[in-house]
Amino acid sequence: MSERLIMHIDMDAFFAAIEQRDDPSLVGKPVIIGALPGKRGVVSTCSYEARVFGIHSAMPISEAFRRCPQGVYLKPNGPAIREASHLIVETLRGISPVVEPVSVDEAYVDISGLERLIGPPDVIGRLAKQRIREATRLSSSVGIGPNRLIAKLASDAHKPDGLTIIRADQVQAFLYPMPVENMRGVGKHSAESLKRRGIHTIATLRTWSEERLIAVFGDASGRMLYRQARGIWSDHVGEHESRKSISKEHTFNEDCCDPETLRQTMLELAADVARTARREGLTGRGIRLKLRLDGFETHTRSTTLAHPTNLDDVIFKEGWRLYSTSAFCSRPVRLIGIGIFDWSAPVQLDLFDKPNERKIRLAGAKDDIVARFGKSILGIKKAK
DNA sequence: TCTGGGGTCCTTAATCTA
DNA sequence: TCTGTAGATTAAGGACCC
Repeated sequence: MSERLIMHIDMDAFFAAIEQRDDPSLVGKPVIIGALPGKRGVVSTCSYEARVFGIHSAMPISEAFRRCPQGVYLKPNGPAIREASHLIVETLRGISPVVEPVSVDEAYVDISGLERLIGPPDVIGRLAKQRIREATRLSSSVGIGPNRLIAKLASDAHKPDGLTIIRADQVQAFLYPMPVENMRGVGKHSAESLKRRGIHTIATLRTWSEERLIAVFGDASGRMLYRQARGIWSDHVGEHESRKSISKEHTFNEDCCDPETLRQTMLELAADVARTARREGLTGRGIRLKLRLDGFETHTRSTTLAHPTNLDDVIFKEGWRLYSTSAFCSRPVRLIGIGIFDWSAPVQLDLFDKPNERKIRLAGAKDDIVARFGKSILGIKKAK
């Protein structure tokens, strides 16, 4: 079998680059996309001119403004972003039929076997970059490797406008000097935990056995670290998995103590969740409330309904019940959010009126069924 | 410095059930 | 019918990603 080749495309400073493209007066200026100064929020992305000031994504907007008051601060331009994103995916589909968008500005493409049709990986990579530039007037960074992990790290290696190709026999040399925080699933918390144990680079991580990593970091994380240190990762590119939840949340500009404002906000959020769910033809049994209080203290409360729903008032009522029966309902609220999840059908139950003789099978909550059939049944068992 | 919004996945503990 | 137990399910919290 021929070598697997996965290409990862990552757009350069995507939201900011769109603004600079559409308004030439912004070219060469620090452009910061995210919340507006004076409001609560963070930087979503920023132009390379803004990065000179030490600004980066996820930085509080107040801090960004302190560092660069002369910057141009804008909210993301949703329609322009979606349009460019669509063009990028269509362009990539013109190169390979196997394209997996992972976000608005990133995609994986399986280019295995295209070498005979198009040329070696560097020719394929340059072609992708060139066609994306022609379609969108935007620059991208491309990485090509034997699997998704290596392709993604390769696209990160030379930004902006980079093209990096890592062949299977170059993977070790590519990975070894990297800091542990470059790995998937290793954020601030895990990186600190690894460093406390003397693991700063992937080369050191590689010296740990799988058993030892599992013992320290748990089953899933331990296995993942072990595999990543060896450059082992999925090379499957396919359709994006269907979504598992729908949620909406709102952060108040000042912590909210007014129950009526909270109620009204939750009503609007619930309506928004319900609208999205109906549009996508989804109904959920799980309702989850999210609260963020003063001091950034975050709590969730969830419940399972007897029947799946996508109705505004059902979502709101359950959300409000979770809130008003929680221990937090008298505290100032920074953020409130509500969501639905669990698209599974109600549990199937068998009803018996004689021992071992099934009378009827139906779907629903056990309590509802007992209430409906009462004493006329002998027992209920979960359907096999 | 003071931290959005919309998601996914993992871990742990409590509870339910076969 | 009672009881102990293993496995499944539910709920909550947290890390992480884009």
